[in-house]
Amino acid sequence: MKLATWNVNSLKVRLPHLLDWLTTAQPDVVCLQETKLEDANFPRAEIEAAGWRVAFSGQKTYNGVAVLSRAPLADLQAGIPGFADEQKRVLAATVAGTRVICVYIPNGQAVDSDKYQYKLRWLDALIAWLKDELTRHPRLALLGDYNIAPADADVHDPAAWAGNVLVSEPERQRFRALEELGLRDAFRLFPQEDKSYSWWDYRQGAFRRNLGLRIDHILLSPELAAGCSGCVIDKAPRKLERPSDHTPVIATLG
DNA sequence: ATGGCGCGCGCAGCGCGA
Repeated sequence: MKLATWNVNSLKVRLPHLLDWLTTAQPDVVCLQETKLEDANFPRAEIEAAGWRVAFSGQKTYNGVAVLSRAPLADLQAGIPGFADEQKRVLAATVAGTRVICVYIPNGQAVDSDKYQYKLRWLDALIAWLKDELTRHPRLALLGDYNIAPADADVHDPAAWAGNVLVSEPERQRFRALEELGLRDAFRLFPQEDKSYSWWDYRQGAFRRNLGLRIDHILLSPELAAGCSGCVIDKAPRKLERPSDHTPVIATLG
């Protein structure tokens, strides 16, 4: 089974890329972030016509998450239970006995901003929920745009980024707290090329120059990590006309 | 040189992302 995550930066604009990529990459479950669509406008018919089950939780202009699956989706949960949040950033579903949690973690904007404090509170709520969720679901995967580069190896210029949002120590401490729940960074279970990233700024030819960050992740519970046979970043969609600034990440189970 | 690109909204130019 192939699990994937992709921040599409507007599903309306990226739907043709998504449909092509589903055909070529052949994932079984896909978590999408930044759909930027109200549920009434979600392109359900087009995606179902391609043979997918789909669940979504969206809003106008910002945020928005969705889960696509070849197999039926059960036990849908939008948002973090008990954490009041108008922003549509979480959607969980059970697929073939695996709990799949799609997250669009807040960006934080700047470390001295209210949005950064929101990001840290949000992460604390996520960690508390997952600690509980893991007791019910030993087969659990947390996929999404984390907006955290967990280590300097995930940053093209660590000195320039030092202390900035996405790399700051409090954010990395939360990432480690997720790992301390037993979750494993699927990408780092395997040898990888140096300077592997999942996001590049649209400006200044950043993709061509590989000035990127690795901020999109797949974390796996111990049981899933034990059966994981590979994890790759798929740069192909980033090379197309009008790409998302993020690339898909794919983990293979079994 | 604090913008540079791309998106949504909506019809000009701003907020936001990372």
